[in-house]
Amino acid sequence: MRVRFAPSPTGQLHIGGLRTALYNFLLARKHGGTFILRIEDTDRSRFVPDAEQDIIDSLRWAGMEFDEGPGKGGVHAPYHQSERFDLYKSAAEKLLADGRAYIAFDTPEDIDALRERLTTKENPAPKYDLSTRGSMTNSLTLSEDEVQRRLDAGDPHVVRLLVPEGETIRFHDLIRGEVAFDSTEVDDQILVKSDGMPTYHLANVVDDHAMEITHVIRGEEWLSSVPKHMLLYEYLGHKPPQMAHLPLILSPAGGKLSKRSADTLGIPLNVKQYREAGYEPEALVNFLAFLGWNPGTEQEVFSMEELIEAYTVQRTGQSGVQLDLNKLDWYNAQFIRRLSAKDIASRSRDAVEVAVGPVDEGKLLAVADLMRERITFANDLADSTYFFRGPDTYDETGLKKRWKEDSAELVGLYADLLESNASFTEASAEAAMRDLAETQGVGFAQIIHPVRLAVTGVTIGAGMFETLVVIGKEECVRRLREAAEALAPRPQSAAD
RNA sequence: GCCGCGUUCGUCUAGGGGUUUAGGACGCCGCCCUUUCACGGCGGUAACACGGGUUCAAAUCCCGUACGCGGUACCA
Repeated sequence: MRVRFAPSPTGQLHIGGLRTALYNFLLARKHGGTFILRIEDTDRSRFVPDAEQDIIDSLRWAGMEFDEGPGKGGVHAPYHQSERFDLYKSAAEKLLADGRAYIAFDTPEDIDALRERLTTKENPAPKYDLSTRGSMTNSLTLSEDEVQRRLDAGDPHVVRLLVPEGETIRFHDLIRGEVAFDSTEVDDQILVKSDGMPTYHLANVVDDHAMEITHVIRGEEWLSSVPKHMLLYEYLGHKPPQMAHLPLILSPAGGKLSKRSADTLGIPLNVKQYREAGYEPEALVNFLAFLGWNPGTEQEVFSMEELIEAYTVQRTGQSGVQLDLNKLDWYNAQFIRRLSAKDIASRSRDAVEVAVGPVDEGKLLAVADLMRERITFANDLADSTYFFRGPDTYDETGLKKRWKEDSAELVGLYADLLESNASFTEASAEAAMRDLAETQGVGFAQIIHPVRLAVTGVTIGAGMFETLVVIGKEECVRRLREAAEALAPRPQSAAD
């Protein structure tokens, strides 16, 4: 089994592309096959220099190492279509020689004119096909001499596929079953552009055969092109690979997921954006795998190894799927919990240091351990700045609700108790507070909430005593006293 | 317009003639746990697009309609 991911380097890899790559990768790994990366750079006008590196980086980040491709080589190198020109040229020559393709001299303006002439309400998109080719300037309508003369003169020209009339083209799609098209509906696809480069259709068919691709898994946007490809396989004398056309990823609003719609909705589109937003690659992979596929069991969280084990093309859905970032976030939280404190620390360090400056590794590790189950992103650790420095302000709503007349005094007393607490463990810190509640004759809650506010500035967080221990005794005592001072009730007259 | 592909809770989906009072997950709501917020546990909300047919029986098969998506480029 040999499969390929064949993106065009026209921009950053988007998540739809990553999902296509993933399904190819899973299938290859599951069957001990080969996963190939092929760069389809035949459109020079849309070429983006950094795109290829972004594709490679994104695949690597996601944990999908390819077996053959740019920078890696392989038995069918090179893997850039721009370097495989001769292959397409000889394929086009064979097609021409066999009468399966023809040369057309029509300029883009000629074709525009054709469209303009024929466009009606009933036919808004006229085609260059068997109904119109006879009225155009091509080797079907020109004499042999005239064609040769123009060729010798260097007239710009393209090569078009000579699509037969009235043939039913059938093929089996692994996801959709039997699909049939009438060849009359197919246009005379340009195979070689006037700059000499092949179009996707020719290059793709030639390369899939040359690289011995056995399974083509790609987006549904290609389904309508399959008849052209089947014709090319037949005319070139090649056996077509197995086909599987994936449902498209739709925007959360239901429409198509375009750059524009993504911007409007404020959702990331490119893999790089997800990466920068702090998503874990394992989470994105798991999420993407389930966007249009499911294992048929109730297991939701899968490692790459488990996905490889469970994946089958047949269990892929057939209808478009909407992106649900809520679920992605949930997956991310799932993977964060499975990470070691060390991994969380290393993934959050930059964000934390941006927020509070240089932090001690041991401290960060302790914070990661304590907060693991309450965060969605590793970077969320940066929100709890109180682990690393005292609060600048105290949460107002919390103060209103929890800070009473006697709070400053109780917090001060608790500071004294902690200061003389030699061991300062979670247990001793808690015991001290319970003793204080008893000797002062107040409820436990009357102390713990003000203490939390005094030490962290907020009302939410991990267990109080675990938090105190992570922050450290001296610092806790200092913050408690500072809060007791700042928030002490003052006589009305002395105020202001 | 034409061609192709689709259509089960808001979303991702299971289910492919009787096993279904249509199952799971995310989200949302409630309860429990609890010093708070989470986590976790328990419970709840919520779907077979519509119309015909086939059949003893249809979410499941067939036809039609509606709607959505894709294609209809010298882009991929």
